[in-house]
Amino acid sequence: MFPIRSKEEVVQEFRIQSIQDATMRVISRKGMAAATVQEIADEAGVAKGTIYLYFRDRDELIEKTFDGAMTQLTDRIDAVLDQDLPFDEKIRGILAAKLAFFSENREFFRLYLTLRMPEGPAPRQRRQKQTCHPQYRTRAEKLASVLKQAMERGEIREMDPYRLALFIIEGSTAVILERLTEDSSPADAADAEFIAGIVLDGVRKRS
Amino acid sequence: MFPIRSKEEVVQEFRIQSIQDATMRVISRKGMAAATVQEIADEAGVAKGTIYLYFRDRDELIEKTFDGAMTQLTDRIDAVLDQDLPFDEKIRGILAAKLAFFSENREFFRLYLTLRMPEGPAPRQRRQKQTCHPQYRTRAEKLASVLKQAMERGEIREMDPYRLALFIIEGSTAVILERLTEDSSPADAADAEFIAGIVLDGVRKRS
DNA sequence: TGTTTGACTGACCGCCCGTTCAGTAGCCTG
DNA sequence: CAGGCTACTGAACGGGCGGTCAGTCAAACA
Repeated sequence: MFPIRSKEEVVQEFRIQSIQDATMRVISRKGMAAATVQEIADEAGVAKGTIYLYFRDRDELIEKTFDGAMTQLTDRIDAVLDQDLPFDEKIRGILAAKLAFFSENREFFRLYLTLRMPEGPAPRQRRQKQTCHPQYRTRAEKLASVLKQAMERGEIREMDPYRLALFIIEGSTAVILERLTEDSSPADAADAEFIAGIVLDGVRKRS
Repeated sequence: MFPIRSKEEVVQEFRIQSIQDATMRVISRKGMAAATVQEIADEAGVAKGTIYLYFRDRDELIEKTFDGAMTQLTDRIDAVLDQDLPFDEKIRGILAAKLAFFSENREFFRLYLTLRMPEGPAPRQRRQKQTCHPQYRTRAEKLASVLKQAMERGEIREMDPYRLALFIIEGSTAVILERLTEDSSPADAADAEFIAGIVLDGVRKRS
């Protein structure tokens, strides 16, 4: 079979990937605001100008980098949702997928913390949306719909599913943050079970 | 009784308060990064230079503003913790206090979202702490200790109390964010009950 | 081997924003 | 009312960073 991509395209894709990887490393180290284009270029081993051959400006670089990683996360979670599992297992699966993803992509976590929410890259644009990043919101809505179905089936109590989804997502993000900053042991199934336990059964002692 | 503060001190305190209030309003409107000293000065109705009579630099202005509001929040929560209440009521009380506080101090919420966490104002300083803001951490630890006591008394299941505390705090923050951005109705006891319900009893149907 | 091409470079530009400080105006004091 | 003192002002400064573009050079080509 013919190679689908020409040599040039492969090289180009490699460049783009290196630059995006460098972007994540620098942001992970310095934080979003302190990450300069110069330092990203150095980290990627290219000149500053090169970055502007592949990205319109700093904003586009960061947005594309973020979207790329977010899509991977979304795909993994969707893979769980597409399976035909009982409600409990879906929740466990989603949590496990998220934990595993951030465990493997620590560099991305900082960027995720900064961009999922309103505050975000507002400075440059006119009017920022009051809402969060599209992919974040979509994810919350998907989780909300799983919760809603469970409510309709009578498996869980009736309550606002979207708020419950946000509660679960942000609560688990906090646990991941703690996990990632405290030590280097990978977040494993035990953490997913910890969070699932709180949500599914609460903390009250079974009597 | 003599006035404890001289007239000058009162005037000075008033200035400081106006500037800090303006700071919160501007950050609430534009976000941390886009909030310039000039705009804060305009909002407060003083010249840019005046701000530097009361604060060393922009960092100190923001830090003092943040700390002031954080202390109020901390005090309210401590007031709940100091009461001799059953575990359930303490949790409910803490959540209600937090909800009420942010409902009354919407302007502060953006600042809170930005500064409680690592990312924070790192750019300027050499090595930022890997941990969160001191008052945030203290609050998490206090909640953790309440949870720990409840575990020791056998009221709730055994698990890592600090992580559970973080889960509750961030989960509830997410719900508050949703509440504050979606409409203008004040977050009331129903929201506190919503969150308390998830934590205390989980979402599973009682059977 | 001479020529062309375009990916890559990095010095430079201009803007923005935090910070400064000489100047001003209002107020107390004698 | 003169003189000085202090709180306040805002134009100007300087540093930093995103973005540009004239120049370089290695590879492809003839």
